[in-house]
Amino acid sequence: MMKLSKKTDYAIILLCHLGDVDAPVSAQEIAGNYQLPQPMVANILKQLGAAGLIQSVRGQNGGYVLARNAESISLSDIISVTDNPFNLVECAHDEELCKVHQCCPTRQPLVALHRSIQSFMEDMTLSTIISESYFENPDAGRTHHETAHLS
Amino acid sequence: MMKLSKKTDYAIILLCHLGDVDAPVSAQEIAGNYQLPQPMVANILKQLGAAGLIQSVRGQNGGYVLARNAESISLSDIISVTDNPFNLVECAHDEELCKVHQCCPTRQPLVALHRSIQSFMEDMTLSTIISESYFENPDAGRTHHETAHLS
DNA sequence: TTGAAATAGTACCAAAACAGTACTATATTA
DNA sequence: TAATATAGTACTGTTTTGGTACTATTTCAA
Repeated sequence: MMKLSKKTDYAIILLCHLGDVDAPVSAQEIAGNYQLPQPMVANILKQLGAAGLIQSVRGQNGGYVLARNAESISLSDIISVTDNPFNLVECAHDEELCKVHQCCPTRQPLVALHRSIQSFMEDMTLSTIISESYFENPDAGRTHHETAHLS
Repeated sequence: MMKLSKKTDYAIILLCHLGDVDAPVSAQEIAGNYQLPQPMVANILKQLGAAGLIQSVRGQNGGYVLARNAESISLSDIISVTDNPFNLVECAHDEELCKVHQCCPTRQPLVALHRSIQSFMEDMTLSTIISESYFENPDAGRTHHETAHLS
């Protein structure tokens, strides 16, 4: 429970990479670079493209680039694409869903937790993630990365 | 992803109830009271008992009472029992798991998110939950509740 | 002009997690 | 001693997750 899905995990890695490069990068290139399953990477990139976070360039020498600058892409945006919008509890978004019934004892505090996480994820932008990763891992820039397999 | 499990949802409701009452309450009583599936409730109570959050009284007129006061039971404690300890990312608890590899770009910011959620859940005690639920729902104290079915 | 290398869009599948049930044993009390 | 509890654990069906595969389309370059 409350674990980040691999899809989201991978998506963050992919976007970090795109945020570091200007020319279009292909799915194969990224998959090879981070030792991630190529078909998964391709699918996630398609999804991110469909959602408008990245832009695709088709044809040979094609690939993907960020569709907007890294400051304007939040962790919340990413998770919304790869895992549906964050919803710790169902009634967090739709207050009516709860108001109709007599309210259960758990709603108030759980919605508070939900909002706290939500706002954290909105404040955490891709550019923050990238710069923090540089801080911890100044060895970036090399062509081959190993990833800590999350989730 | 990142949704509270029904088990945790129910556990919070059960504990809120026990926190409001002094005499032992049986699984059947709570299940009927909140319209929750009796076997699930029974299982969750067993688990909470085994974990030491509540104390059981066996035999006729038996049931469960809180094992410690509501101030000392945190949301984090509850989730640890019903969903294993919270772990947004695997490397959050075991730093070695990541240090061994060259660090991936996502670790630092995700661990920050993890810690933020974790500390929120540690500060949120059962007594807070109970008092907040009273605030929103002053009609408590009646014998029958409807719950907003979360998850 | 044609073949290689991309993305686009889906559909599919196996394994794990979740939600819920069931059964046997033991304890307590009226 | 029967009724009503908990204790422990095993089982099952459904959903989600992680990952693959296939067909179509676009683009570039030899």
